[in-house]
Amino acid sequence: MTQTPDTHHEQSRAAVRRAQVLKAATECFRLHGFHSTSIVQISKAAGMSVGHIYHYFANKEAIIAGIVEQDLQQVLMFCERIRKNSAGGDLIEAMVDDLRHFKQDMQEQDIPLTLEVVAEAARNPAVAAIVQAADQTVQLRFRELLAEAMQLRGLEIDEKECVGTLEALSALFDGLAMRLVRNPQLDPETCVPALRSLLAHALEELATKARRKSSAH
Amino acid sequence: MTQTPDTHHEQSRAAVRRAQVLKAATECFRLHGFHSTSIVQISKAAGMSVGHIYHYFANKEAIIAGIVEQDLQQVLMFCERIRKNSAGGDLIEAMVDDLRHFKQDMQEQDIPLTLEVVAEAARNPAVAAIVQAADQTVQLRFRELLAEAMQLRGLEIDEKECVGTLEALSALFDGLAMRLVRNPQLDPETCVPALRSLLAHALEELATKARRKSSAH
DNA sequence: CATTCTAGATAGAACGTTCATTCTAGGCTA
DNA sequence: TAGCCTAGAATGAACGTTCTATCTAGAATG
Repeated sequence: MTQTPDTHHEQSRAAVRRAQVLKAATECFRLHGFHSTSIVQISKAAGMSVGHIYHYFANKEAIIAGIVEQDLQQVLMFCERIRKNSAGGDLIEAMVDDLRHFKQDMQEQDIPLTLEVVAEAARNPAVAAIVQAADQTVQLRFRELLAEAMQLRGLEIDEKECVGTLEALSALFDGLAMRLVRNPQLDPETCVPALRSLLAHALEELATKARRKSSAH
Repeated sequence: MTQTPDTHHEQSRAAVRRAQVLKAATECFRLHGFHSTSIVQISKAAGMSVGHIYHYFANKEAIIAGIVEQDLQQVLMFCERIRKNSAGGDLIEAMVDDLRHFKQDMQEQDIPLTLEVVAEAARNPAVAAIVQAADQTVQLRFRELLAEAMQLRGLEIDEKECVGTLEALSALFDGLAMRLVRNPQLDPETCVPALRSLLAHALEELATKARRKSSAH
Protein backbone atom coordinates (compact mmCIF):
# COMPACT_ATOMS: atom_id res chain seq x y z
CA MET A 1 0.00 0.00 0.00
CA THR A 2 2.91 2.34 0.62
CA GLN A 3 5.02 1.40 -2.37
CA THR A 4 2.56 0.88 -5.15
CA PRO A 5 0.69 4.19 -4.90
CA ASP A 6 3.99 6.06 -4.55
CA THR A 7 5.49 4.52 -7.61
CA HIS A 8 2.22 4.82 -9.40
CA HIS A 9 1.94 8.46 -8.49
CA GLU A 10 5.45 9.20 -9.63
CA GLN A 11 4.94 7.32 -12.85
CA SER A 12 1.72 9.09 -13.38
CA ARG A 13 3.34 12.45 -12.71
CA ALA A 14 6.12 11.68 -15.18
CA ALA A 15 3.64 10.32 -17.68
CA VAL A 16 1.57 13.49 -17.45
CA ARG A 17 4.61 15.65 -18.05
CA ARG A 18 5.75 13.52 -20.96
CA ALA A 19 2.31 13.74 -22.50
CA GLN A 20 2.32 17.49 -21.93
CA VAL A 21 5.57 17.83 -23.84
CA LEU A 22 4.42 15.56 -26.64
CA LYS A 23 1.19 17.47 -27.05
CA ALA A 24 2.94 20.81 -27.20
CA ALA A 25 5.59 19.45 -29.55
CA THR A 26 2.93 18.00 -31.82
CA GLU A 27 1.38 21.42 -32.17
CA CYS A 28 4.71 23.11 -32.84
CA PHE A 29 5.84 20.47 -35.31
CA ARG A 30 2.58 20.77 -37.19
CA LEU A 31 3.10 24.46 -37.60
CA HIS A 32 6.83 24.62 -38.26
CA GLY A 33 8.13 21.11 -38.87
CA PHE A 34 10.65 19.20 -36.81
CA HIS A 35 13.72 21.19 -37.62
CA SER A 36 12.27 24.65 -37.51
CA THR A 37 10.88 24.11 -34.04
CA SER A 38 13.13 24.95 -31.13
CA ILE A 39 13.14 23.48 -27.65
CA VAL A 40 12.32 26.94 -26.32
CA GLN A 41 9.22 27.03 -28.49
CA ILE A 42 8.12 23.65 -27.23
CA SER A 43 8.82 24.61 -23.64
CA LYS A 44 6.69 27.72 -23.97
CA ALA A 45 3.87 25.81 -25.64
CA ALA A 46 4.01 23.21 -22.88
CA GLY A 47 4.25 25.78 -20.12
CA MET A 48 7.40 24.16 -18.86
CA SER A 49 11.02 25.21 -18.62
CA VAL A 50 13.70 23.99 -20.99
CA GLY A 51 15.50 22.10 -18.25
CA HIS A 52 12.25 20.47 -17.27
CA ILE A 53 11.80 19.06 -20.73
CA TYR A 54 15.30 17.65 -20.74
CA HIS A 55 14.46 15.88 -17.54
CA TYR A 56 12.05 13.67 -19.45
CA PHE A 57 13.59 13.56 -22.91
CA ALA A 58 17.24 12.91 -23.65
CA ASN A 59 17.19 15.25 -26.62
CA LYS A 60 15.08 16.62 -29.41
CA GLU A 61 15.26 13.40 -31.39
CA ALA A 62 13.65 11.56 -28.51
CA ILE A 63 10.73 13.95 -28.64
CA ILE A 64 10.38 13.34 -32.36
CA ALA A 65 10.51 9.60 -31.79
CA GLY A 66 7.86 9.90 -29.11
CA ILE A 67 5.57 11.74 -31.47
CA VAL A 68 6.04 9.26 -34.26
CA GLU A 69 5.14 6.44 -31.89
CA GLN A 70 2.11 8.38 -30.74
CA ASP A 71 1.08 8.67 -34.39
CA LEU A 72 1.12 4.91 -34.75
CA GLN A 73 -1.47 4.58 -32.01
CA GLN A 74 -3.76 6.80 -34.02
CA VAL A 75 -3.45 4.70 -37.16
CA LEU A 76 -4.10 1.54 -35.18
CA MET A 77 -7.25 3.11 -33.81
CA PHE A 78 -8.25 3.84 -37.38
CA CYS A 79 -7.83 0.13 -38.14
CA GLU A 80 -9.85 -0.85 -35.13
CA ARG A 81 -12.63 1.52 -36.12
CA ILE A 82 -12.87 -0.03 -39.56
CA ARG A 83 -12.76 -3.50 -38.09
CA LYS A 84 -15.70 -2.81 -35.84
CA ASN A 85 -17.75 -1.02 -38.46
CA SER A 86 -17.18 -3.74 -41.00
CA ALA A 87 -18.30 -6.45 -38.57
CA GLY A 88 -21.61 -6.53 -40.39
CA GLY A 89 -19.76 -7.60 -43.50
CA ASP A 90 -19.56 -4.58 -45.73
CA LEU A 91 -15.88 -3.77 -45.74
CA ILE A 92 -16.14 -1.28 -48.56
CA GLU A 93 -18.76 0.82 -46.85
CA ALA A 94 -16.82 0.74 -43.60
CA MET A 95 -13.66 1.92 -45.32
CA VAL A 96 -15.37 4.58 -47.37
CA ASP A 97 -17.30 5.87 -44.40
CA ASP A 98 -14.18 5.99 -42.37
CA LEU A 99 -12.49 7.70 -45.25
CA ARG A 100 -14.69 10.69 -44.49
CA HIS A 101 -13.79 10.53 -40.83
CA PHE A 102 -10.16 10.06 -41.73
CA LYS A 103 -10.17 12.97 -44.12
CA GLN A 104 -11.77 15.28 -41.65
CA ASP A 105 -9.13 14.43 -39.07
CA MET A 106 -6.54 14.79 -41.72
CA GLN A 107 -7.65 18.01 -43.25
CA GLU A 108 -8.05 19.74 -39.97
CA GLN A 109 -4.81 18.93 -38.31
CA ASP A 110 -2.85 15.87 -39.12
CA ILE A 111 -1.74 16.21 -42.70
CA PRO A 112 1.30 18.39 -42.15
CA LEU A 113 2.53 16.20 -39.33
CA THR A 114 2.00 12.98 -41.26
CA LEU A 115 3.92 14.33 -44.22
CA GLU A 116 6.62 15.63 -41.94
CA VAL A 117 6.98 12.23 -40.30
CA VAL A 118 7.25 10.34 -43.58
CA ALA A 119 9.62 12.90 -45.06
CA GLU A 120 11.77 12.61 -41.98
CA ALA A 121 11.63 8.83 -42.15
CA ALA A 122 12.97 9.03 -45.69
CA ARG A 123 16.32 10.21 -44.35
CA ASN A 124 16.44 9.65 -40.58
CA PRO A 125 17.06 5.97 -39.78
CA ALA A 126 15.73 6.23 -36.22
CA VAL A 127 12.42 7.64 -37.39
CA ALA A 128 12.38 5.26 -40.35
CA ALA A 129 12.65 2.28 -38.01
CA ILE A 130 9.61 3.38 -36.01
CA VAL A 131 7.57 4.19 -39.08
CA GLN A 132 8.41 0.88 -40.73
CA ALA A 133 7.62 -1.18 -37.66
CA ALA A 134 4.31 0.67 -37.33
CA ASP A 135 3.52 0.00 -40.96
CA GLN A 136 4.09 -3.71 -40.59
CA THR A 137 1.62 -3.79 -37.73
CA VAL A 138 -0.93 -1.84 -39.74
CA GLN A 139 -0.51 -3.92 -42.87
CA LEU A 140 -0.90 -7.09 -40.85
CA ARG A 141 -4.12 -5.78 -39.37
CA PHE A 142 -5.44 -4.99 -42.81
CA ARG A 143 -4.56 -8.42 -44.12
CA GLU A 144 -6.47 -9.93 -41.21
CA LEU A 145 -9.36 -7.63 -41.98
CA LEU A 146 -9.38 -8.76 -45.59
CA ALA A 147 -9.15 -12.40 -44.62
CA GLU A 148 -12.11 -11.96 -42.29
CA ALA A 149 -14.18 -10.25 -44.95
CA MET A 150 -13.39 -13.06 -47.37
CA GLN A 151 -14.24 -15.71 -44.84
CA LEU A 152 -17.63 -14.13 -44.37
CA ARG A 153 -18.20 -14.86 -48.02
CA GLY A 154 -16.96 -18.39 -47.56
CA LEU A 155 -13.72 -17.65 -49.38
CA GLU A 156 -10.16 -18.25 -48.43
CA ILE A 157 -7.26 -16.11 -49.58
CA ASP A 158 -3.53 -16.50 -49.54
CA GLU A 159 -2.01 -13.58 -47.71
CA LYS A 160 0.67 -13.20 -50.33
CA GLU A 161 -1.94 -12.81 -53.01
CA CYS A 162 -3.21 -9.58 -51.58
CA VAL A 163 0.05 -7.79 -50.81
CA GLY A 164 0.10 -5.92 -54.11
CA THR A 165 -3.52 -4.85 -53.80
CA LEU A 166 -3.05 -3.83 -50.21
CA GLU A 167 -0.05 -1.74 -51.12
CA ALA A 168 -1.98 -0.01 -53.85
CA LEU A 169 -4.89 0.74 -51.54
CA SER A 170 -2.51 2.01 -48.87
CA ALA A 171 -0.90 4.24 -51.45
CA LEU A 172 -4.35 5.58 -52.24
CA PHE A 173 -4.94 6.54 -48.62
CA ASP A 174 -1.50 7.99 -48.05
CA GLY A 175 -1.67 9.80 -51.34
CA LEU A 176 -4.83 11.63 -50.34
CA ALA A 177 -2.84 13.59 -47.78
CA MET A 178 -0.46 14.73 -50.48
CA ARG A 179 -3.30 15.60 -52.84
CA LEU A 180 -4.92 17.83 -50.25
CA VAL A 181 -1.68 19.77 -50.02
CA ARG A 182 -1.15 19.98 -53.76
CA ASN A 183 -4.75 20.95 -54.39
CA PRO A 184 -6.27 22.56 -51.30
CA GLN A 185 -9.38 23.59 -53.21
CA LEU A 186 -10.25 19.96 -53.58
CA ASP A 187 -13.39 19.04 -51.72
CA PRO A 188 -12.70 15.54 -50.42
CA GLU A 189 -16.28 14.58 -51.19
CA THR A 190 -15.53 15.07 -54.87
CA CYS A 191 -13.43 11.99 -55.06
CA VAL A 192 -15.35 9.78 -52.70
CA PRO A 193 -17.28 8.12 -55.55
CA ALA A 194 -14.07 7.42 -57.43
CA LEU A 195 -12.44 6.06 -54.28
CA ARG A 196 -15.42 3.88 -53.52
CA SER A 197 -15.33 2.53 -57.03
CA LEU A 198 -11.62 1.76 -56.85
CA LEU A 199 -11.96 0.09 -53.46
CA ALA A 200 -14.87 -2.00 -54.63
CA HIS A 201 -13.00 -3.06 -57.74
CA ALA A 202 -9.89 -4.04 -55.79
CA LEU A 203 -11.85 -6.10 -53.29
CA GLU A 204 -13.92 -7.71 -56.02
CA GLU A 205 -10.75 -8.73 -57.77
CA LEU A 206 -9.36 -10.23 -54.60
CA ALA A 207 -12.57 -12.18 -54.15
CA THR A 208 -12.17 -13.55 -57.65
CA LYS A 209 -8.64 -14.71 -56.87
CA ALA A 210 -9.85 -16.26 -53.64
CA ARG A 211 -12.55 -18.14 -55.48
CA ARG A 212 -10.00 -19.54 -57.90
CA LYS A 213 -7.79 -20.46 -54.99
CA SER A 214 -10.46 -22.35 -53.14
CA SER A 215 -11.64 -24.16 -56.26
CA ALA A 216 -8.03 -25.14 -57.01
CA HIS A 217 -7.76 -26.66 -53.55
CA MET B 1 27.58 40.83 -82.57
CA THR B 2 29.17 42.84 -79.81
CA GLN B 3 26.18 43.14 -77.51
CA THR B 4 24.33 39.89 -77.84
CA PRO B 5 27.22 37.52 -77.16
CA ASP B 6 28.30 39.64 -74.22
CA THR B 7 24.95 39.65 -72.58
CA HIS B 8 24.46 36.07 -73.52
CA HIS B 9 27.78 35.12 -72.06
CA GLU B 10 27.10 36.89 -68.83
CA GLN B 11 23.63 35.39 -68.57
CA SER B 12 25.03 32.03 -69.36
CA ARG B 13 27.67 32.40 -66.70
CA ALA B 14 25.07 33.36 -64.13
CA ALA B 15 22.79 30.57 -65.28
CA VAL B 16 25.57 28.04 -64.91
CA ARG B 17 26.31 29.20 -61.39
CA ARG B 18 22.64 29.18 -60.45
CA ALA B 19 22.31 25.65 -61.77
CA GLN B 20 25.43 24.66 -59.90
CA VAL B 21 23.94 25.89 -56.65
CA LEU B 22 20.59 24.24 -57.32
CA LYS B 23 22.22 20.94 -58.12
CA ALA B 24 24.33 20.98 -54.98
CA ALA B 25 21.37 22.10 -52.88
CA THR B 26 19.22 19.32 -54.32
CA GLU B 27 21.75 16.78 -53.17
CA CYS B 28 22.03 18.29 -49.72
CA PHE B 29 18.28 18.64 -49.29
CA ARG B 30 17.78 15.04 -50.32
CA LEU B 31 20.16 13.90 -47.62
CA HIS B 32 19.25 16.23 -44.80
CA GLY B 33 16.07 18.09 -45.67
CA PHE B 34 15.60 21.80 -46.14
CA HIS B 35 16.05 22.93 -42.60
CA SER B 36 18.92 20.71 -41.62
CA THR B 37 20.99 21.84 -44.55
CA SER B 38 23.19 24.88 -44.02
CA ILE B 39 24.39 27.37 -46.58
CA VAL B 40 27.94 26.33 -45.75
CA GLN B 41 27.07 22.74 -46.66
CA ILE B 42 25.58 23.84 -49.95
CA SER B 43 28.55 26.06 -50.70
CA LYS B 44 30.95 23.18 -50.13
CA ALA B 45 28.88 20.81 -52.24
CA ALA B 46 28.77 23.40 -55.02
CA GLY B 47 32.47 24.26 -54.75
CA MET B 48 31.58 27.90 -54.28
CA SER B 49 31.95 30.34 -51.43
CA VAL B 50 29.06 31.40 -49.23
CA GLY B 51 29.20 34.98 -50.50
CA HIS B 52 29.16 33.68 -54.03
CA ILE B 53 25.90 31.85 -53.45
CA TYR B 54 24.31 34.95 -51.96
CA HIS B 55 25.26 36.78 -55.12
CA TYR B 56 22.74 34.66 -57.01
CA PHE B 57 20.15 33.89 -54.37
CA ALA B 58 18.61 36.41 -52.02
CA ASN B 59 18.37 33.87 -49.22
CA LYS B 60 17.88 30.22 -48.42
CA GLU B 61 14.17 30.38 -49.19
CA ALA B 62 14.97 31.46 -52.73
CA ILE B 63 17.08 28.36 -53.18
CA ILE B 64 14.25 26.19 -51.91
CA ALA B 65 11.84 27.94 -54.28
CA GLY B 66 14.25 27.37 -57.15
CA ILE B 67 14.40 23.68 -56.41
CA VAL B 68 10.66 23.32 -56.15
CA GLU B 69 10.27 24.99 -59.51
CA GLN B 70 12.91 22.71 -60.95
CA ASP B 71 10.90 19.77 -59.66
CA LEU B 72 7.87 20.93 -61.60
CA GLN B 73 9.81 20.69 -64.83
CA GLN B 74 10.48 17.06 -64.07
CA VAL B 75 6.83 16.24 -63.48
CA LEU B 76 5.88 17.99 -66.71
CA MET B 77 8.42 15.87 -68.55
CA PHE B 78 6.76 12.85 -67.01
CA CYS B 79 3.45 14.03 -68.47
CA GLU B 80 5.00 14.59 -71.86
CA ARG B 81 6.54 11.12 -71.83
CA ILE B 82 3.18 9.55 -71.15
CA ARG B 83 1.55 11.67 -73.79
CA LYS B 84 3.99 10.55 -76.44
CA ASN B 85 3.91 6.90 -75.47
CA SER B 86 0.15 6.84 -75.40
CA ALA B 87 -0.10 8.35 -78.87
CA GLY B 88 -0.84 4.87 -80.18
CA GLY B 89 -3.95 4.87 -78.05
CA ASP B 90 -3.20 2.67 -75.09
CA LEU B 91 -3.16 5.10 -72.23
CA ILE B 92 -3.11 2.43 -69.56
CA GLU B 93 -0.05 0.71 -70.91
CA ALA B 94 1.71 4.05 -71.29
CA MET B 95 0.98 4.96 -67.71
CA VAL B 96 1.90 1.60 -66.29
CA ASP B 97 5.08 1.44 -68.31
CA ASP B 98 6.01 4.86 -67.18
CA LEU B 99 5.14 3.85 -63.67
CA ARG B 100 8.17 1.60 -63.78
CA HIS B 101 10.32 4.41 -65.10
CA PHE B 102 8.84 6.74 -62.57
CA LYS B 103 9.44 4.36 -59.72
CA GLN B 104 13.03 3.80 -60.67
CA ASP B 105 13.64 7.54 -60.71
CA MET B 106 11.77 7.82 -57.50
CA GLN B 107 13.34 4.99 -55.63
CA GLU B 108 16.85 5.96 -56.50
CA GLN B 109 16.81 9.57 -55.61
CA ASP B 110 13.71 11.64 -55.76
CA ILE B 111 11.45 10.29 -53.06
CA PRO B 112 12.95 12.09 -50.09
CA LEU B 113 12.98 15.38 -51.94
CA THR B 114 9.42 15.02 -53.17
CA LEU B 115 8.18 14.28 -49.68
CA GLU B 116 10.21 17.12 -48.30
CA VAL B 117 8.72 19.51 -50.83
CA VAL B 118 5.13 18.51 -50.10
CA ALA B 119 5.70 18.52 -46.35
CA GLU B 120 7.18 21.98 -46.65
CA ALA B 121 4.28 23.11 -48.82
CA ALA B 122 1.91 22.01 -46.07
CA ARG B 123 3.14 24.85 -43.88
CA ASN B 124 5.18 27.27 -45.98
CA PRO B 125 2.90 29.49 -48.10
CA ALA B 126 5.62 30.43 -50.58
CA VAL B 127 6.41 26.82 -51.36
CA ALA B 128 2.72 25.95 -51.28
CA ALA B 129 2.01 28.52 -53.98
CA ILE B 130 4.59 27.03 -56.32
CA VAL B 131 3.49 23.46 -55.65
CA GLN B 132 -0.16 24.31 -56.18
CA ALA B 133 0.45 26.20 -59.39
CA ALA B 134 2.53 23.29 -60.66
CA ASP B 135 -0.21 20.86 -59.75
CA GLN B 136 -2.81 22.80 -61.68
CA THR B 137 -0.63 22.62 -64.76
CA VAL B 138 -0.11 18.92 -64.33
CA GLN B 139 -3.76 18.17 -63.69
CA LEU B 140 -4.73 20.14 -66.75
CA ARG B 141 -2.34 18.12 -68.85
CA PHE B 142 -3.79 14.91 -67.54
CA ARG B 143 -7.29 16.03 -68.28
CA GLU B 144 -6.23 16.79 -71.83
CA LEU B 145 -4.59 13.41 -72.02
CA LEU B 146 -7.78 11.72 -70.89
CA ALA B 147 -9.88 13.73 -73.31
CA GLU B 148 -7.56 12.71 -76.16
CA ALA B 149 -7.73 9.06 -75.20
CA MET B 150 -11.51 9.24 -75.08
CA GLN B 151 -11.69 11.00 -78.40
CA LEU B 152 -9.69 8.20 -79.98
CA ARG B 153 -12.53 5.94 -78.95
CA GLY B 154 -15.03 8.38 -80.38
CA LEU B 155 -16.16 9.49 -76.94
CA GLU B 156 -16.52 12.87 -75.42
CA ILE B 157 -16.15 13.60 -71.74
CA ASP B 158 -17.00 16.50 -69.52
CA GLU B 159 -13.87 17.67 -67.76
CA LYS B 160 -15.72 18.03 -64.52
CA GLU B 161 -16.77 14.43 -64.66
CA CYS B 162 -13.25 13.16 -64.36
CA VAL B 163 -11.93 15.40 -61.59
CA GLY B 164 -12.69 12.88 -58.86
CA THR B 165 -11.14 10.00 -60.76
CA LEU B 166 -8.12 12.04 -61.66
CA GLU B 167 -7.61 13.02 -58.04
CA ALA B 168 -7.82 9.41 -56.96
CA LEU B 169 -5.30 8.33 -59.57
CA SER B 170 -2.99 11.17 -58.63
CA ALA B 171 -3.27 10.09 -55.01
CA LEU B 172 -2.26 6.62 -56.11
CA PHE B 173 0.90 7.93 -57.75
CA ASP B 174 1.80 10.30 -54.95
CA GLY B 175 1.03 7.64 -52.38
CA LEU B 176 3.53 5.25 -53.91
CA ALA B 177 6.34 7.48 -52.76
CA MET B 178 5.05 7.30 -49.23
CA ARG B 179 4.60 3.55 -49.41
CA LEU B 180 8.19 3.04 -50.47
CA VAL B 181 9.29 4.89 -47.36
CA ARG B 182 6.94 3.07 -45.05
CA ASN B 183 7.78 -0.30 -46.53
CA PRO B 184 11.23 -0.22 -48.15
CA GLN B 185 11.23 -3.97 -48.63
CA LEU B 186 8.42 -3.56 -51.10
CA ASP B 187 9.44 -4.49 -54.59
CA PRO B 188 7.58 -2.02 -56.80
CA GLU B 189 6.93 -4.78 -59.29
CA THR B 190 4.77 -6.51 -56.71
CA CYS B 191 2.02 -3.98 -56.96
CA VAL B 192 2.22 -3.26 -60.68
CA PRO B 193 -0.57 -5.75 -61.46
CA ALA B 194 -2.81 -4.19 -58.84
CA LEU B 195 -2.01 -0.72 -60.11
CA ARG B 196 -2.67 -1.72 -63.69
CA SER B 197 -5.98 -3.17 -62.66
CA LEU B 198 -7.00 -0.05 -60.77
CA LEU B 199 -5.94 2.21 -63.63
CA ALA B 200 -7.84 0.12 -66.14
CA HIS B 201 -10.94 0.10 -63.99
CA ALA B 202 -10.86 3.87 -63.48
CA LEU B 203 -10.45 4.56 -67.18
CA GLU B 204 -13.11 2.05 -68.11
CA GLU B 205 -15.50 3.74 -65.75
CA LEU B 206 -14.75 7.12 -67.27
CA ALA B 207 -15.41 5.68 -70.70
CA THR B 208 -18.80 4.48 -69.50
CA LYS B 209 -19.66 7.93 -68.23
CA ALA B 210 -18.51 9.42 -71.51
CA ARG B 211 -20.70 7.06 -73.45
CA ARG B 212 -23.71 8.09 -71.42
CA LYS B 213 -22.81 11.69 -71.92
CA SER B 214 -22.58 11.43 -75.69
CA SER B 215 -25.79 9.43 -75.97
CA ALA B 216 -27.54 12.04 -73.85
CA HIS B 217 -26.41 14.72 -76.29
C1' DC C 1 47.07 46.63 -80.53
C1' DA C 2 48.09 47.93 -75.82
C1' DT C 3 46.02 50.05 -72.08
C1' DT C 4 42.64 51.48 -68.98
C1' DC C 5 38.28 51.03 -67.01
C1' DT C 6 34.35 48.89 -64.99
C1' DA C 7 30.98 45.87 -63.52
C1' DG C 8 30.17 41.65 -62.19
C1' DA C 9 32.35 37.35 -59.98
C1' DT C 10 34.33 35.35 -56.09
C1' DA C 11 36.27 34.52 -51.53
C1' DG C 12 36.17 34.49 -46.85
C1' DA C 13 36.06 36.97 -42.53
C1' DA C 14 32.78 39.22 -39.44
C1' DC C 15 28.32 39.81 -37.08
C1' DG C 16 24.56 39.09 -34.39
C1' DT C 17 21.32 35.65 -33.43
C1' DT C 18 19.54 31.37 -32.20
C1' DC C 19 20.08 26.79 -31.23
C1' DA C 20 20.53 22.27 -28.37
C1' DT C 21 22.30 20.99 -24.43
C1' DT C 22 24.33 21.34 -19.70
C1' DC C 23 24.76 23.21 -15.27
C1' DT C 24 23.49 25.07 -10.88
C1' DA C 25 20.50 25.93 -7.52
C1' DG C 26 16.21 26.23 -5.25
C1' DG C 27 11.56 23.89 -4.31
C1' DC C 28 8.26 20.29 -3.35
C1' DT C 29 6.53 15.79 -1.85
C1' DA C 30 6.42 11.74 0.55
C1' DT D 1 15.47 14.50 5.22
C1' DA D 2 16.16 12.34 0.70
C1' DG D 3 15.16 12.36 -3.88
C1' DC D 4 12.84 13.82 -7.66
C1' DC D 5 10.89 18.16 -9.82
C1' DT D 6 11.43 22.52 -11.83
C1' DA D 7 13.42 26.81 -13.36
C1' DG D 8 16.37 29.54 -15.80
C1' DA D 9 21.00 31.13 -16.58
C1' DA D 10 25.31 29.67 -18.86
C1' DT D 11 27.83 27.72 -22.74
C1' DG D 12 29.72 26.83 -26.95
C1' DA D 13 28.69 25.73 -31.47
C1' DA D 14 26.33 26.63 -35.70
C1' DC D 15 23.47 29.25 -38.32
C1' DG D 16 21.89 32.84 -41.97
C1' DT D 17 23.22 36.89 -43.60
C1' DT D 18 26.18 40.90 -44.54
C1' DC D 19 30.36 43.19 -45.48
C1' DT D 20 34.76 44.10 -47.41
C1' DA D 21 38.23 43.20 -50.42
C1' DT D 22 40.36 41.11 -54.37
C1' DC D 23 40.11 39.43 -58.83
C1' DT D 24 38.86 38.79 -63.65
C1' DA D 25 36.89 39.23 -68.26
C1' DG D 26 35.77 41.89 -71.59
C1' DA D 27 34.38 46.98 -73.38
C1' DA D 28 36.09 51.29 -74.28
C1' DT D 29 39.71 54.21 -75.54
C1' DG D 30 43.54 56.07 -77.85
